[in-house]
Amino acid sequence: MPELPEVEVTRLGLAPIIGQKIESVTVYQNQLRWEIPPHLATTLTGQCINDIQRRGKYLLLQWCEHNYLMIHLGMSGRLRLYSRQTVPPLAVHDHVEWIFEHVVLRYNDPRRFGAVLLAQDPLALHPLLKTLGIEPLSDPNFTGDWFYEQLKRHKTAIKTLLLGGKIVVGVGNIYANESLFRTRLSPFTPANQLSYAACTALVDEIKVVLTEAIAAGGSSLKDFEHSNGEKGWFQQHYFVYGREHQPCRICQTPIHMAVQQQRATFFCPHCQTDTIQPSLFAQT
DNA sequence: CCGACAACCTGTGAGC
DNA sequence: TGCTCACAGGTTGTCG
Repeated sequence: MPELPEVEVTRLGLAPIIGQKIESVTVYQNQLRWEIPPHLATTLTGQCINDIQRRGKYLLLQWCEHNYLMIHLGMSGRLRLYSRQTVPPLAVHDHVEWIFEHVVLRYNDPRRFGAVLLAQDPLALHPLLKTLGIEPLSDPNFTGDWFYEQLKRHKTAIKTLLLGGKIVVGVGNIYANESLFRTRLSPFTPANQLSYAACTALVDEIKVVLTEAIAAGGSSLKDFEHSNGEKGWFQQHYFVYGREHQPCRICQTPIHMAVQQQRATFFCPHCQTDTIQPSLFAQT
């Protein structure tokens, strides 16, 4: 379920547990990306969740001062919240369950690429967090100026760099494809060849795409539907993602698909070239 | 340090 | 109907 918007929507949805005491914790499957700490249940039982933060795609549930329950959804993880009066039977791939005073929280993850760990302050020094790039929506330093300076040091294709998360976090495969299309940038352009103008435009589009997706409820899920059964933002607003062979919504040219770093890249060969929008690229 | 690649694991859909 | 294969939202670790 995992690009930044989905994680942020999950974070917002967990608000009901803030202030509630954890009555019990059960781990049904401890083999996730990393083994769940054996003392997770005894450590958390009786504690109260004070706050829920997000760093990149990591959720940080603060209990006690300076202590956190760190959750990553990986490729297929989900957190579901139930009223204690209406808890359904345990489902396949429900790996962890937290029973609060009034609600029950379950972590479900078919592919088990996610993680449930414990962390302490200072979070910035945590091994999994210290290498993360800048926050695209909340860090005021994420500007065209800053981005341009960062990209100068890398000759990797811009799409690969976006996905890497070392420069900017939260931009997964879907939103990397979409933000590059909206900026009319080829995903294959070496990062250090992006002009200042292109960097500024890309920063703006990343912010817009992520913000729109959060507002739409974080719908980059194949199975996402609104409660009324209508298809979500996923199907209706994607310009390129998953649209190989279908006409570009701007110029009708069939969308192409290629593979970069073992990930599918979708692009319009007409709109996303440096010959169409030369002003967006550096002279060299 | 940078960049390319394999790996982790299960479900789903396409093709035969 | 049932089998096999390719592919899927992410990130780390290893190697050159």
